[in-house]
Amino acid sequence: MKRLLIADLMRSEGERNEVLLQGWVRTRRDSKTFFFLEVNDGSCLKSMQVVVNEDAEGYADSKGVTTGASVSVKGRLVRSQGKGQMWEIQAESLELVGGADESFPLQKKRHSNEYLREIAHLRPRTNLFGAVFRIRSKLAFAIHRFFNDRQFFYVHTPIVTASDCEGAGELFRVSTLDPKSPPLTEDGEVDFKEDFFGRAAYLTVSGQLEGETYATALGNIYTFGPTFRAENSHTSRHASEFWMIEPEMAFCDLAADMDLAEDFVKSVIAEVMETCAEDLSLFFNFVDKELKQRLEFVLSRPFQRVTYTEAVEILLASGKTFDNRVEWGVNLQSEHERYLTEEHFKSPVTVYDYPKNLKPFYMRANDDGKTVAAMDVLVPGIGEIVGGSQREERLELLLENMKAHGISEEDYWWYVDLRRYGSVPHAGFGLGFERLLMFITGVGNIRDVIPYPRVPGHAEF
RNA sequence: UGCCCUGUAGCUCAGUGGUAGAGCAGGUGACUGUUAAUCACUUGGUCGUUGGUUCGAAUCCAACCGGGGCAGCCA
Repeated sequence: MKRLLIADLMRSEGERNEVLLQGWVRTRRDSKTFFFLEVNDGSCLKSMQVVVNEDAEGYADSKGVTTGASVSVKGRLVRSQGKGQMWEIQAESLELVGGADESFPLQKKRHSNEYLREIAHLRPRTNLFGAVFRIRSKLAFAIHRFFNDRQFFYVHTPIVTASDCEGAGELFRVSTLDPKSPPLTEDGEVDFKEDFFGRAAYLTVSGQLEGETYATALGNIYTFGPTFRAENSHTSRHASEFWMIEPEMAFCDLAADMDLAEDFVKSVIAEVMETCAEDLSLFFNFVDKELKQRLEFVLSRPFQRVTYTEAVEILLASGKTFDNRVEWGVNLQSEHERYLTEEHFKSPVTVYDYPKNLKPFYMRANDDGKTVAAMDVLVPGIGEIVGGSQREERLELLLENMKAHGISEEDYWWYVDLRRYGSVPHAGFGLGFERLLMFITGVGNIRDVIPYPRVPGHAEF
């Protein structure tokens, strides 16, 4: 008999015999001569009610069938006599596969997310985390579909890298040197020439620079993989290991880049709303009452687009007093971003043309001499979700910028080469996968949308 | 890295200077097509740790260790 999934059984059109259900017991309700089991197999939010009568095989030894145990049930799928579910399984036989004693930590009640983080290996067995991680999977798939449909190629940029994509944050070093007695140079410094890769190596903070090399060959590409930042950040929106999506397009300017970012965000949200309707309903009902409305609103309206200069003017004209002073030439702070998305526009906002001095060396200089062709997409509740730019494709200007930022030309010779041979205008952006998932689910902490989150001081499991 | 909050039963929390509590979970029993089942009974605690103040500390103070939030850095 082949195992059937609850997701499929729930869509049955009629009763059926010879059903094999295998999963984990969520709860058990006993009567004198029979009992009910709520069995979840992870295939969907819903659990299947199983009715075990005293004549079912295995009824006598069913004492160990308790919350958390795994079971294998053979029986018939029948219309339920009770309210609350259309289908249930009338067990013909029940087998305890793996028991769970009274120390099983998940109870038939709500647990705090903080507690569940301590048992991250068991939390996917809860409704909330099961839903988060099914949606995470569907969202990843939607992202690949989005790019594939538009003829972007998926490029696997390296995880171990020697370049640091200046401006993207602190790096984790990758080394096999003995920390107790590393080889030293004549100056007494650690000699990384002796290290595994013959040079200093790090975990990537961005695949962008390598992505540009493939965009200027294959046309439109994207990367989608893990990135690592050794920043000592303690917020609900930062993790040391997270996944990032980075499209890069040749023959593309900032306007088209912003169009793509908006199209991307809307398309994948729309797909998830369609394919994960049941799981999303849990977030709509129990996590954030305004979530549904917010997502529908995002889909139905164009993102607001303002230049950095206009954004500053809006903030100055708001009459609000901010903790951080608003002034042209300084970064927009969280409170400013929040005002723009949550109060002024009440929708996602794309801010572009940022002051040159705030941004890294690779962004393209605008003609005004003061700004660069950079853009950020800000969303209510989360802040920055996308950061992108048109890249500087003019050799002289790029070299000038590198000098100004103290970046050595020798280290980036290959990156500069793109401007020497067949240089083209090109643009791209980076989007935090987890932040998008937070926005879609309304989950407020990045540690609850990554299976095993890594943040400063924590790498359990 | 800075600022703030917090730590009491397996979980969620009350107790704010005078002999440790509730709900849920767990256990036992009853009962019923139940569904966060219900009803009765019941087990369960070095009050994060160490030190201090006090006749007396879960309660006040300090340090340390956990957990959380906000800000900066960014995605």
